[in-house]
Amino acid sequence: MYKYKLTRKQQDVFIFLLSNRDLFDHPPTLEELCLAMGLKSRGSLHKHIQGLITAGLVEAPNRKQRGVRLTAQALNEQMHSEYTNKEPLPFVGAIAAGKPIEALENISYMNVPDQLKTAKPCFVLQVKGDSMIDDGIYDGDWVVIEKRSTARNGEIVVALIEKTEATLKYIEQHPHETVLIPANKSMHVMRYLPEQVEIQGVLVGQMRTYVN
Amino acid sequence: MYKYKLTRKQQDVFIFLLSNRDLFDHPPTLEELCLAMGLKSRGSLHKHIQGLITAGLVEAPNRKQRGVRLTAQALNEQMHSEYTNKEPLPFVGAIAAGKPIEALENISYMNVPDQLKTAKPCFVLQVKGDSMIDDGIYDGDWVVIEKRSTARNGEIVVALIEKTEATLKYIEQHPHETVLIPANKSMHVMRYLPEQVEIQGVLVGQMRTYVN
DNA sequence: TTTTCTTGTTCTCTGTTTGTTCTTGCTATA
DNA sequence: TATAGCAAGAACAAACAGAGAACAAGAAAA
Repeated sequence: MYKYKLTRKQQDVFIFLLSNRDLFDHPPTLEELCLAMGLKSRGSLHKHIQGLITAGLVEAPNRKQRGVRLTAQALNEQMHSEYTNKEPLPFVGAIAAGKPIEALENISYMNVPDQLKTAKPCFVLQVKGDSMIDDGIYDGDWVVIEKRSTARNGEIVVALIEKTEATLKYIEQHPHETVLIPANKSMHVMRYLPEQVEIQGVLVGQMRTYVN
Repeated sequence: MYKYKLTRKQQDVFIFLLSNRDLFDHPPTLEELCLAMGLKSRGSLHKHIQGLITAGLVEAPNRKQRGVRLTAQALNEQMHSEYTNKEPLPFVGAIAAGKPIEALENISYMNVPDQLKTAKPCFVLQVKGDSMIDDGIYDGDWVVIEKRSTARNGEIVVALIEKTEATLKYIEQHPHETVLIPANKSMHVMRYLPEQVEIQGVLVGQMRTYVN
């Protein structure tokens, strides 16, 4: 947190923005921020925001965008500093092996960077096959999966089909149908009854090595 | 730690700064440090801080009122001593920004799994642009780069062109020509004289987050 | 449309904080 | 004795922080 040469007040504002991000439904205006931080002058706050902009932590409002919004970089740092979760994730094996994932043995562990995981329990799989190749997920890549049993439409999930085959696909859930969509032009969309598909987790990260 | 000729008191101050880093929510001012260390004069402390600055352990606050900050180097050595095994890699910023990579500041660190790095020094960059999209390296991905100045033909390198623009491409080196090849059908191969292209490192890993 | 309001921006003014420099004096060690 | 390290305090210029006024460009309302 000390790596930016921010003023003390600039740091205060920045931390306030980070920690009270969900307090506002829209990016807060200077006025709202003043109120929330106990300032009386927009002009004063404006100077601090300018400092954050030059530090690359706040997006510059180019006359159109209203409100103070944090940069992607700033949010990235947030994850980095907030979660010093240094515990390695379990590497549970390969996917698309025609087996439920839990059945695998010899679990090893992988030291996954915070940026690629979430606060909830995660695990690592190695991808077999090309079902997501058009999305830049290749055979042999590792994927970080957040363990959960539900997903929103459009998310990439690890789905267990008929309790036998595990696969990595986009999911679309409708009342009477669950559709699994590969990211591969040469592969077909697969349609199932909802009870045939069990969600084991949602994709949150991907890794690849170029060594060897 | 012993390669700098610090006086006894300078060491005290340095160790205090390292171990009580979480004690302050801002970088401490001289006044605050005096209070925390039981001194009564800023002037006295100032001399010790000056010693730490010339030793490269504290950032020079040239007249700015932004508190006493340890340098990245100091923090880095701290990490070295704590975790001799898994040291995080420096995240030095984004590539394809039209700047040599060394010029970037605000270095943070990323906890990269061993599988994505080599035994030699590595660093992390964030990819900007689509020059490697056909190889599954997308805009916003992180790449792990092994720091070296030579490469074999066919490797993916971080190349600095004309000392101004850094880019991620396949490289082919011939006696009188160096060719940089993007993995993007809509982009062109670029041909240079060997002396125009400087290799900064070789791709050894890639990571992507699907969170947000 | 026209009018009013909101929001970001710039400016001046004021007071406080902070890094820096100097001087003085004390203590320990070679 | 000479030298270096350390502490204390005074004094100063620059940086910082806040308030408020005024203005312009969009947004919202009439």
